[in-house]
Amino acid sequence: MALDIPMLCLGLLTRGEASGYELKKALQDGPIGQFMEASYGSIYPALSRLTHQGFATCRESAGERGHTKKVYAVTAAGRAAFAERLRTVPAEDKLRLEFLYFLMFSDLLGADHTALVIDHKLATQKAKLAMMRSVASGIDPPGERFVRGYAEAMLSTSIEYLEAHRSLIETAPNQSAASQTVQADGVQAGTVQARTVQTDSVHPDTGKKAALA
Amino acid sequence: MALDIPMLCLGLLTRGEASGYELKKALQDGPIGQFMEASYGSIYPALSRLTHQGFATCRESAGERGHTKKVYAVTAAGRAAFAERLRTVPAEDKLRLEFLYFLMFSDLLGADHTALVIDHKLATQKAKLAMMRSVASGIDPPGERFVRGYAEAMLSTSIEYLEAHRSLIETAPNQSAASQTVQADGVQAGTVQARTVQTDSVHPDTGKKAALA
DNA sequence: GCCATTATCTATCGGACTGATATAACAACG
DNA sequence: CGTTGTTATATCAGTCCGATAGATAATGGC
Repeated sequence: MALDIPMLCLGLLTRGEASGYELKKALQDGPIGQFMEASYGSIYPALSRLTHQGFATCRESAGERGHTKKVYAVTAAGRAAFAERLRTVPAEDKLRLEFLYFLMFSDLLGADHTALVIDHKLATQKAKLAMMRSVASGIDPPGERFVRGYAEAMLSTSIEYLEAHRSLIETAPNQSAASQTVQADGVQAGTVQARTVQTDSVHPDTGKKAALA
Repeated sequence: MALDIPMLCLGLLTRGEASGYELKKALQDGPIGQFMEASYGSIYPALSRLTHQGFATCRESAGERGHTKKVYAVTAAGRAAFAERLRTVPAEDKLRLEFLYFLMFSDLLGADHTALVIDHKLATQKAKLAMMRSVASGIDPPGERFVRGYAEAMLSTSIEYLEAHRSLIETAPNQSAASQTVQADGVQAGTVQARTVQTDSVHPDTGKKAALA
């Protein structure tokens, strides 16, 4: 794997020491979480592995609420290892946008539920956008400013698109999803049978595999 | 899980019968693959599970090259189960954009490698955009047209942003990444120590947890 | 004053999923 | 006539997620 969870943590530690809990919170609530994630179940083992490898050191410290926490800091070897990994080509984007898959089937969803799905997506994306803007500061490195700008551009485009085109899949007149489904099986049984999932229609034009990435 | 691989396959089968290999190819090369993925290691078990559950039927057929393939088709129960799942709220977007993480550390990357990373990203995204446009057809359902439009808007924005702002992280004058790294550890040891990964700076302003999503 | 909720903090584990690999048959290329 | 590429199914080690557990203490409601 090009950049696994240990390396992700190592990079974050480069910006300053932190505990496992703090790393998770930074990913969950901060801008980086918009495009990188990790669970406790991988962060804690990663930190202990990094320590055993000599890429990080661990120090006990008093937590904010009378609790002891383990604060990790990157070592010289850790910085070198991270820089080494950065010298490779990043892996392909990996995304899983369930709401888009849902909207693909807007005809099965019904106008009501389609609207609900879009409303929900708009609400969370507007919240994310607000968060992104609230943490803006003039003092952070150019790389972070660039990345934040990218994320804001993507969020803005998403919101604009959803608001501008939602009517295309909400206005369609349709019966309840349930009755339509039952009926559909009978009707389509003969009609759709001939059609296959379009694997073929992809590469005749572009030449095989041109699309991949 | 809201929409696991079996349900993903079931939805695809709704559009027409297919073999495991064809489903994989459709995801790999087609527009849906832009936001949903699945490996052979999950597709084949999924199809056999769906069949045992009565959500799909399996039929042997002559493959294009004298090979026998197993063609799966959705049943009435399968359609109902899929429609049922669609009636829930889709899970949050899950994305892993390694190239953004790399660019966050453009100061460690060096201008050359930063440029290489951006060039690579631009090339694959332009290829994807071209693919998206090549498969456009007037006859597909509104949901699919909507989703394709969304994907095109996002890709266009990404390409435009990268081209418009890449100079911000490519022009910075810097020594080789290696020498900077070694040096950095010595220099920053005392300076950065005080600073923590910004978990705190997130919610003082917005109120806690406003950002999540 | 008391109890439910929430936040901080570390840790583990079942199960899902990926990525790589094995196998096999045939086409096309040079 | 070997090598590479495509079609096709299948398995498996290892990674990672999501849920859960357990402990402490501040907050807030009533």
